[in-house]
Amino acid sequence: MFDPKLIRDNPDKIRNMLEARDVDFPLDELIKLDKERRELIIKTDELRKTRNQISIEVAKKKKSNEDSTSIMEQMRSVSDELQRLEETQIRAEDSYKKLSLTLPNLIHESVPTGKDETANKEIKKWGNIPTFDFKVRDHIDLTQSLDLVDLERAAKTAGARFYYLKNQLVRLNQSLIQFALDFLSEKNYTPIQTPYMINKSSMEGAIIAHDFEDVIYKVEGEDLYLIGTSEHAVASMHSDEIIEGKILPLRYAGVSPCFRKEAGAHGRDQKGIFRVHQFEKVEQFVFSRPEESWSEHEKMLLTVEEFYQKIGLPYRVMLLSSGDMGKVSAKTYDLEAWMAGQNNYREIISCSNCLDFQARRLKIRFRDKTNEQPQYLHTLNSTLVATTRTMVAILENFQTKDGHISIPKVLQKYVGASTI
RNA sequence: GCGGGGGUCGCCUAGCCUGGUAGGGCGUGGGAUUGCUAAUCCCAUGUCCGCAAGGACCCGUGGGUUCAAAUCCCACUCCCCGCGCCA
Repeated sequence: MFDPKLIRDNPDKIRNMLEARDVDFPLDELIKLDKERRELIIKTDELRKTRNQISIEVAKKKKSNEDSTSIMEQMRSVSDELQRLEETQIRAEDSYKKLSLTLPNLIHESVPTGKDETANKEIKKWGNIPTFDFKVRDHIDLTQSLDLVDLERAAKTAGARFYYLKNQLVRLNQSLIQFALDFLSEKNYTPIQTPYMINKSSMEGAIIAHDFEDVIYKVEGEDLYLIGTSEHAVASMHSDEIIEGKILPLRYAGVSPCFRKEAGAHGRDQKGIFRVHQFEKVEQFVFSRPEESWSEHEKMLLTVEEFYQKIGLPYRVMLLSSGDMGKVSAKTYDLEAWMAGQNNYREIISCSNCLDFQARRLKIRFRDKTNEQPQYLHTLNSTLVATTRTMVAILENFQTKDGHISIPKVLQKYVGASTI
């Protein structure tokens, strides 16, 4: 969501963004609605002014026992008219708000313009791609032969894209969470385990409403939605708050399961645990001062890199193009880990600066002095570890000739074993 | 789930019974005055419209009654206390 003034004064800025994102949006209609809405505000305000004035008169006359029937008659007609006008004004306000909530975020100048992922830019690369003197297997194969995942029975009980984790993979999953929490705690992040369901207004604050359908599960008969990531719950956590400036940046390590419909992903990554409806994730979420958000963004990426260097997973960092980026983000880095079984880099991390986009929707502001005008802060989010995908990378890259997995050194103490 | 109490402009609080411009304190900022690590006083301190002057809105949310609602009525919601149920 934007400051209405920005849309009014710089429509070209918005227009350029829409073009870069390749999004169809009735901007002229929004501008028209804004004008209507403001005109109606002026009219109703004036009417309220007269009503307030008359009301004072009535009170005076009543006090001095004067006759007030005629003035009350006047008041009645003003009130009637006001009620009619208010209705149209509220309707205008609603349609403006509804439409403006579907407008995507602005784009940072460093973001490459392009329709899709082909325009993404590789920023850096780390690690050596492992070589094997035996036939490399993919994670599906490995998890079957080592009895680590049961997909067939999950399909029976829940459906496609669900899984039962088994044996040491359960431990590896927990170990990644634990390691990630330890890692972020050392960097003074506040660990936070969120509600797994949040209400509609919170969800709308974090993401754009019509993106719900393909991504978010709704709980039937309740005003509740399963979170797609702890980001949704952490972002809305401070909604309607004015935060003391001195405690910024606020860095949270969100832990939660994530639930995703994955509608529209038919045929892609059909098997295995790479693309699933449910997984655990440790997330970095930062509330920052506007002037610090870009440096925070870089810092978050470096934190992610350090984490994967410790595990020892080769990766590359991609800067997403305008068309490939999420609608609430102004700039996104993806970290793609090498996956030996697929002979390719695959996305495991997404690191975004949302500027004041979510903060405006959720009314999250800050100020340094209590008499200062509060201003919107910036929100940033980045995966640290989404367990299933990182496990796929570990399984495939750390496989051994005898068909087992050697566990990365930093994780061994958590798993309690050196091989699976 | 039942019964009781509560939600007021950053924080605390008055006002609600008996409808008529939401008052005070704290904190913070600015100013005034005064010889002293301070006190006292004044102003400012939510949102929206407006270039401004100014105005409107704001008492958990949404309805209703009324010329007029923080105040009366209804519904919902959240918090606190007690009881019940429960991993």
